[in-house]
Amino acid sequence: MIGTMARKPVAREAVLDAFESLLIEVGERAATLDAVAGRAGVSKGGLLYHFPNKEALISAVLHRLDELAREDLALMAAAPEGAAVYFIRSSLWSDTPMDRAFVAATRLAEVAHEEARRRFANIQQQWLDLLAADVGPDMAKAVRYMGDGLYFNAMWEGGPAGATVERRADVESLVAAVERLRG
Amino acid sequence: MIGTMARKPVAREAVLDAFESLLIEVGERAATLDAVAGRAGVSKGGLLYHFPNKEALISAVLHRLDELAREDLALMAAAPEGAAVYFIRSSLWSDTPMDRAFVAATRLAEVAHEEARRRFANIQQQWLDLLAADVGPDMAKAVRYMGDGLYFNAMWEGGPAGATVERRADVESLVAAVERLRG
DNA sequence: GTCTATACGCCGATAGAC
DNA sequence: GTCTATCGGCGTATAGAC
Repeated sequence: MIGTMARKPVAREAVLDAFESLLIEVGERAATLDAVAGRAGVSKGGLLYHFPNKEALISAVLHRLDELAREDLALMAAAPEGAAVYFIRSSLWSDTPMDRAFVAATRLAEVAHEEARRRFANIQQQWLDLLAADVGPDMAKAVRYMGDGLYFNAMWEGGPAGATVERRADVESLVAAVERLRG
Repeated sequence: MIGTMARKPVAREAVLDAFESLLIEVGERAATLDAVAGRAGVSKGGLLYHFPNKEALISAVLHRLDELAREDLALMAAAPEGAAVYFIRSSLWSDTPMDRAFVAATRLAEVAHEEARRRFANIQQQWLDLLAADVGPDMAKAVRYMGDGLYFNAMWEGGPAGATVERRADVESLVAAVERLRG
């Protein structure tokens, strides 16, 4: 029967997107229920119908991250250029759904949210495993730390818009470094 | 005349240390004036005598960082093992005064505190300059990102106590990678 | 499903006693 | 220099109308 499948309410998705955007742009502290409701175009009461409290909102963001990370890990494992080069290139913040979910979760980890930190460590471990299969366990660490450094630095420049040209050149420097380490 | 030089009040220093510790341990949001006063063993009113508002507290932390960073940059420039190796080794969070000031400032940068981000970018640029003089401008980026990645990851494990043994091994992996990049 | 109104606590900051 | 008392504002959450 057409139309009987559970469609997610639009408002709910809008709220979640708004929360994600605000986490990215202004951090967890300023991503208040008021601000989220305002950006999503609903009232605070409306927001709290879909997400009974702020924790529920956070859980939804982390759940979204898990799904996107699973897809991304599959792509990384199958990348023809190798996991290491794929990883470095994807560490350039390009505003994909995965990037957005990742950075949003980072904001939560920053304020010592335990569950966010757990999910994070989990994903990073899986990255490391794929890198180790590509360049060996020792150099895998070097590659992962390079990617992490790239990512975290980009986050502080106000998003993908900030210093894109310079950072793109940095990525090529890192790819070159990876090639040298591999050889 | 002995005793006429301005000695910093002990309480003031205790408050500043407490603020720094709480920033490191629980992040900016939970480092409230109440929490800081409690940890420092003074009342909120007592705290606000030394620092008229929270911004003053933040400024003091950033000022402390600048002084310690200046000293550290001098050591890095003169390091016999070379700036790159010195940099990687010092990126292991070892709870020095410099490390503490740095991580505390990071917490402020995380919540989009503009002045904190400026100081940060400034210090990182100086690191990069020293690295470039050691290993060339291109590889300097790779080294700096490795150090950054190491640092940021360590920050999420609740401080220098977390996973120290494993991380120490990581540092040696990175140093090995640097040596290969240099050669 | 979405709104308004409101309760309640916590945070930053002021006033003023000691 | 350090304290207590207190205020205004904001953030989360609840109650209940529509």
